[in-house]
Amino acid sequence: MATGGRLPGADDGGEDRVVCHVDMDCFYASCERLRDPDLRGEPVVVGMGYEAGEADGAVATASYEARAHGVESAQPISAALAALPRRAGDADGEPTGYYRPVDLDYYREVAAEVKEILRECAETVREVSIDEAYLDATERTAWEVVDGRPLAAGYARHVKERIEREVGVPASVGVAPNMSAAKVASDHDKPDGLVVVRPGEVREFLAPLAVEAIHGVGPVTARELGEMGVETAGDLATADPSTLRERFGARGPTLRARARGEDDRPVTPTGRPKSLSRESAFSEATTDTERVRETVTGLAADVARRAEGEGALYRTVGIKAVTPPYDVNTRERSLPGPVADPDLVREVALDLLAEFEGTAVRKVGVRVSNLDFTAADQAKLGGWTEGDGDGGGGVGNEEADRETDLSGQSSLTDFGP
DNA sequence: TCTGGGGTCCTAGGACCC
DNA sequence: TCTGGGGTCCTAGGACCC
Repeated sequence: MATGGRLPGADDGGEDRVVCHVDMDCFYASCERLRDPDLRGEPVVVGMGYEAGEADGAVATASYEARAHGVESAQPISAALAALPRRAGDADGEPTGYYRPVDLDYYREVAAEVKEILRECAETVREVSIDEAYLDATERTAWEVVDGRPLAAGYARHVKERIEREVGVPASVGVAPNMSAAKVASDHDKPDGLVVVRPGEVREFLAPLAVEAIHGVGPVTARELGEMGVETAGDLATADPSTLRERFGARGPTLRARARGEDDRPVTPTGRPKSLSRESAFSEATTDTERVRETVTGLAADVARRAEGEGALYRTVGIKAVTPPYDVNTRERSLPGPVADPDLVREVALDLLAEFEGTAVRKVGVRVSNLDFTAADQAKLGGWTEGDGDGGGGVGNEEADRETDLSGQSSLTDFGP
């Protein structure tokens, strides 16, 4: 373990890491406020599939002011409007809010500024989503208490304040000796939270919280645990491991460990995606085969274009068809080898879709998986040039090498993430 | 809660191989 | 020939996360 970047006296024996979880508060709404300061302090609703002045779509993010009026994430915009009418001109009388359509490109610009700061603050940064990241700050700070507080607390405050000062959006930050606890800590005092959980205190910090607070416990698991009489993280921490394994498989013991404050997953940098997908819902279920096929055709083209943009080859093409009331059906087909072929994505997707012809569908999706970034990696290393005189055919040649195990073995398999 | 879009990981059965 | 055990891949579904 290198100790070069650590503060004097930071040696804690190498046992306790300092893991920081940074979670941007209602990020999309905060971004909208960043470019339109009139929205500060006001209820803001950001809708996807929503266009200015209309009522279609669903709530992507609502500011805390909007939530106070009953607006919830994933709610239809029509329902949000019923709870909180759109602001029109002078806002006297009933409470009203600002509605904005999602502008992902802009949010990504803001997120890039935040992530730049995070990368300056820690050696290892794992970006979980556009608005969330884990930092391993073990090399930058320590749990040592100075002037009555852990150095790690000052470090976390520094990170949080840099984001607010330099980018202008609020964040909640949690610090703890592992990822799971740091996540719960950042959630604990949102928005604008800063929660520090020291190594010896994780279990008692978690104990009184509802099981849902543990990352990985969703509604289904929470209900099943409830039936077993397990309601708090403290209950889960002492539940019988073999019973948990029987009911929940491998997840059982994992969740129990997290409830006990144990999580030895290292913070690893964000890797390559495992799949790419696009999906689209119809305003109501439809049996119009042509319409569904057109939608899938468009989604297939989008997915193929994104894969190309990421330098990803794919070996599996799949579709999703959601049928009423809300049955999720998936079908997929693997190809002999990785390809980058938009026509093939469309053909396979439409072929898989044929099974649902005549069935009402409310949503469809297209996905590529079994991704292969070898070509992109090689290109970054200067590109391969050996005998690749036939343009796009190079991809196929590489595949042939791998399939037949003739020559590609080391060069094509040793470049894992 | 009557449900948007983009992901991850796990499970389980069957095929196929040795 | 009706019998092992182990491993990997493929597919479909489910739970969860943001």
